[in-house]
Amino acid sequence: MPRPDNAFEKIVSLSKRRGIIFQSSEIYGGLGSTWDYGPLGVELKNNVKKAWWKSVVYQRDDMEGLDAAIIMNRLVWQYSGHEKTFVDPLVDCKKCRKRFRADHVKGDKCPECGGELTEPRDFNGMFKTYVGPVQDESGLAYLRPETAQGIFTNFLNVLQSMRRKLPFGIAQIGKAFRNEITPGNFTFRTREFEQMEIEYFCKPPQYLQPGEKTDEQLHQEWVEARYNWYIGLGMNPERLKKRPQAPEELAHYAKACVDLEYLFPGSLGWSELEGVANRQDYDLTAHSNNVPEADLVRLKLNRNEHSTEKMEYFDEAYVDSTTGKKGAKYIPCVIEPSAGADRATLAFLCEAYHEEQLSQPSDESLAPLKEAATAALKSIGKKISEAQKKPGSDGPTLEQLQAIEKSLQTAIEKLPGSLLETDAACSLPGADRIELLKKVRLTVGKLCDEHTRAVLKLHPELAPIKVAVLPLKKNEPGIVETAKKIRALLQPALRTVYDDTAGIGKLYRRQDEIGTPFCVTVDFQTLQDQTVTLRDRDTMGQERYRIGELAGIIEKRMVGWNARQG
RNA sequence: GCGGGUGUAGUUCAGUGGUAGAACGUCAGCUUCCCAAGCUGAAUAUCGUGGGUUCGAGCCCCAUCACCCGCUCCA
Repeated sequence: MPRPDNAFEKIVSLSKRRGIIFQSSEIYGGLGSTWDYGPLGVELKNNVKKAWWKSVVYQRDDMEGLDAAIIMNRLVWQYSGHEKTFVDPLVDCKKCRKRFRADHVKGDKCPECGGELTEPRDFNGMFKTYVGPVQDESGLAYLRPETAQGIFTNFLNVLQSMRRKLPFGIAQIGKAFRNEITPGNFTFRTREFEQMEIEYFCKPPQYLQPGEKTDEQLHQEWVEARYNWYIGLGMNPERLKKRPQAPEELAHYAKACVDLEYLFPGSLGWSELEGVANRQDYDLTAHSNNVPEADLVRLKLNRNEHSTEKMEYFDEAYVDSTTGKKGAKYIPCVIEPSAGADRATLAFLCEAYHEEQLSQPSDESLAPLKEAATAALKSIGKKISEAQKKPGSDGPTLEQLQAIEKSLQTAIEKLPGSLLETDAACSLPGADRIELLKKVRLTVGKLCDEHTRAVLKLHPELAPIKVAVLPLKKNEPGIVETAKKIRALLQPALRTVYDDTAGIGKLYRRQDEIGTPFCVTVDFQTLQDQTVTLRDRDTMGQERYRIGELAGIIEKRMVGWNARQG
């Protein structure tokens, strides 16, 4: 039972219970679609961001980092196009589905087809604020709706200060803010979110020299690199796909875009984690002065009246194939791999969530469960025949009833090894409206407490805590003292905790639930020969090592993690 | 934005107008040499919030907020 159907709910409550994610402003009733990362959540998300930065900045020689301001000159958003499409109230025609600015429409009929219009509403509005003490139009500013523009506006700064040649890229992690219409699905869509964005600058096709990669090749390489990043951190390839956008989905300036989608549990299903877009020279041109008319027309841009710069690159290597003339000046093209840090964190959390049955209940403790299940199945059978006679009446649909009946029946037959399947059958859609099933759920829930574990099989690089040092007995001073020493010994290199507030079994379960990959247990033998056991989270297997070699062994296992998953 | 559902302890849930409960979790002590054992004790809820009906409201009514599901919309 790697991932139950109701995994999403379970992850939400686990997150709360274990300090991963809390609802924001909870004591005041919360605020729609805003969430806080708790002590373990911040470690997890930081690890996701660190892994990304390492992969796209440190492990390549063609990338630089950046951290631009959230509040920027308003003109940035005017020329990026966001002010026009993000801020003004818009109305939609219900008939021809065209969209207009509310202040451009006279009356309440569609100017094109005369159809009925919706009420004016803010689409994806940017958050407004005022810079300076006086709240008037002159101080109006926006919280950035994307981090990308901070990269574009710094293109020349980075180019010059870091002495870069095309192709190269700039990476940035930071908060962005959007007044979405329909937030929801836990941390998947929120008004305040964190992006991990790259703008990768490359030569327009007409300036390529023999042997150089085209924008299309580079785009493809980025899609692969980003896909492999997720897989390398433990994502199942069956739940991650590359989805090229259809031509009609693309923004008018985009040449291509491939979404990386993850199969979330529950109703969220296949949803976007990241988009890798080929944006051509649109963005840098938009922020440039003195752009030739032909380019403005080609990109459907207005002339930039405010920028002091032209976002140009001088290409020394260029040789004109007909004239032999060397050198060229042009505005580079852009490949944009744009990922969500919160979405990635949520996806890794979903991917990691597992439930396992570790032991089997006795026949007598199963008896009440079987009894309750028999009664429930009888009741479901009755409801099914009622639903067949009288379709469309209240309660679960016929399909839901049949699905529940089938799952419950097969689960019961496979007992005692199928506690989790039985539990899952009781949480299928519609199940909460079958009275007798509640008793089954209660009974099986109790058995699950005793015989199953929840475990986050996070990649060790992402795990909030890498090692837990546990004393086998807490009332043996020698053991406790040694365990505390080991924690201090490992902590400098690996996030390590000490815990002695329960029996060893419960201590292991706690660490399983938060995804700690390694547990070091100090026992009586330790006092004799300075060896401890090292427990593996996923296999629950244990091996004995000398204290001095622990750090090296754990390091080696972390590095070898990917091979082992293979 | 529209429709439906839910909101009671940290979590999952019971409680159909008359003294707020259970299980798990948490904490303290005892016990225990390896996978949620046991024993003893403890803390934890102005029943999402605000108003109303009533002698009396967790329960009925209204409003509001949040979350979930389904549409709609969106990068």
